Amino acid sequence: MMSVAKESARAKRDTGTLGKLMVLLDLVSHADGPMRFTDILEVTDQPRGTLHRQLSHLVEEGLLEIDTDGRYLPGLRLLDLASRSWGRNEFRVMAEPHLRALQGLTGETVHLGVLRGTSIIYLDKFEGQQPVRMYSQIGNASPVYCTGVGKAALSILPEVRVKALLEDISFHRFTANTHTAQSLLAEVEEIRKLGHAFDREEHEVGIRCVAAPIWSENLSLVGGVSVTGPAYRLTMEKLSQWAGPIQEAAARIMEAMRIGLGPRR
Amino acid sequence: MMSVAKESARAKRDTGTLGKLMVLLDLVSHADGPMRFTDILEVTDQPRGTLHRQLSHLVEEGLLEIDTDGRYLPGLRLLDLASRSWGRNEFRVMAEPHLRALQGLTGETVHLGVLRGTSIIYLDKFEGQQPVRMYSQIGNASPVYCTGVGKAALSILPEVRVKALLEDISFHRFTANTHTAQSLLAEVEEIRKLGHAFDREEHEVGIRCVAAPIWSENLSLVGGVSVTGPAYRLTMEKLSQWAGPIQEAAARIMEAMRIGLGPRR
DNA sequence: CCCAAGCGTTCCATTATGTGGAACTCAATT
DNA sequence: AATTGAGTTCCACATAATGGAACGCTTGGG
Repeated sequence: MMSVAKESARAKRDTGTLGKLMVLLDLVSHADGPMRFTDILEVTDQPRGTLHRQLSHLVEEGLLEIDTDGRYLPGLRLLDLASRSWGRNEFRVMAEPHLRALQGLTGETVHLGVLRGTSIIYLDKFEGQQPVRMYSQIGNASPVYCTGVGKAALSILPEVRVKALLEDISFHRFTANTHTAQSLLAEVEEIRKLGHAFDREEHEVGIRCVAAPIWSENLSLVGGVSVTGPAYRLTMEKLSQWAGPIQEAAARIMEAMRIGLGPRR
Repeated sequence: MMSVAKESARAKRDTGTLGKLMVLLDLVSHADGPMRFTDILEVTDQPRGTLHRQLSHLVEEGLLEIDTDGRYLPGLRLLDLASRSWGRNEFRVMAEPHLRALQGLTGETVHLGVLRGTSIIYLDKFEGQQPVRMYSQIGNASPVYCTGVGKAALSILPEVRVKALLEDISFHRFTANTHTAQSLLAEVEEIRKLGHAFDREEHEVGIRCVAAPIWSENLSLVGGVSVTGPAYRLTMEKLSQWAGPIQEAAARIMEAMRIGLGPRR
């Protein structure tokens, strides 16, 4: 019965029960605040009994929690699991000293990110001591098309993969400078030649950055390192001056991991 | 068939498929390094086909990843999920300024932790600028019985709950000073009177700490704040001097959350 | 060069598990 | 007291997980 006609371009394999639960976990995790049972019910459009049991199981495992008003929140068990994933991440560990050095050199915030799907996940961050602070957190996933690290990462991928990736993205216009599919493709070509990428207030007004790509030879790892800060302090000129040091830091990180030894692309 | 004779004291409710997958996730996350298929197979003692599908589903959802040698690692999706759980945690947010102040006052590392089951999960940490660094990470779960925050938390729970909790613990002797069930119960009684707890190198040789409990009136939240550092710098005398400020910080955090307004216990 | 062993993957009949409609409880409201 | 809304429990049924077996692929002897 129920023949499956629709075949999505990037057919997501079915993970059965787990897949359904992950949808809920994502929903609650990414919500702006605690969600009531009914809130979840109307979004997911499932029978009440089913939803109730699913949530109960997630709570039972500590992946979700219920506050005193009976609303659902992400659970702390996630923190425990994630801290292991983070603590042992080889890329992050190898990069750490170089990130510190870069932070010391520039005095601004340094990020390490890795490409996962159509997002950049930030693996580490070293903040400057300057009073102005930006919202940015380790573990956060940001769209690839409006971050320096994201664009740097794209510049490493072969064009076919970039185009395939763009298919899966819905472009949201965060600022007046945010890229569209066309303009992004053009800039990535540019970045490929330059060896580094700028974020000219494309994600958040008043925030600029420079980034350099980091990749393994077989492209199993693609990411980058960036220096970020407020536009009033980080003129484009200053950013350009830092492009060299950042590319050098990226090179040292790749060397430390003994990857990317071949010539560029 | 297969009648269930054994009824554990604290019967863990069955979470079906999810429960089985979480066992795997825990196993891989808490392992010392990447695990091969066969490693997992012999620990979990499941049919190969079953295990293979379970792992595939976890990988498909990004909860696990496979390295180039085909070994399993915790996945970065966990980081994304956890960062939300952390970023929005009300307790952590309310406590932050007070933790910073305490860090400034003492110059040593300040931790915020919360009781979850028989563990303390560290929600936040502010490091001193001193050169000696300790291994400790946000999100890490440590046993209640050998951390300052853990013992402080226990001192808030009614004795019956403490005893029930001890039932579920298997005491591991980390150092010569690590507590046993008996000595722990006795010290908790002491802490109840004092209002603060010490860790006298009970978890790690050379590391001491002072902690004060934080709790909500209905005990839906039980945790604490601590100041930790190397024994050579933190004499017991110095720790005692800080007990006051730490208890005051804890009081201010509770006030900020409008909890624990009633008299102690 | 061929065989065996180790490791991982796929298949499919069987069975455990999740599903969802409906009935039920408990508060808050009218 | 009746009504509505929110959450929970129940159970016949449908679906997804199970696990034994067979299948590939690589590695290393003999």
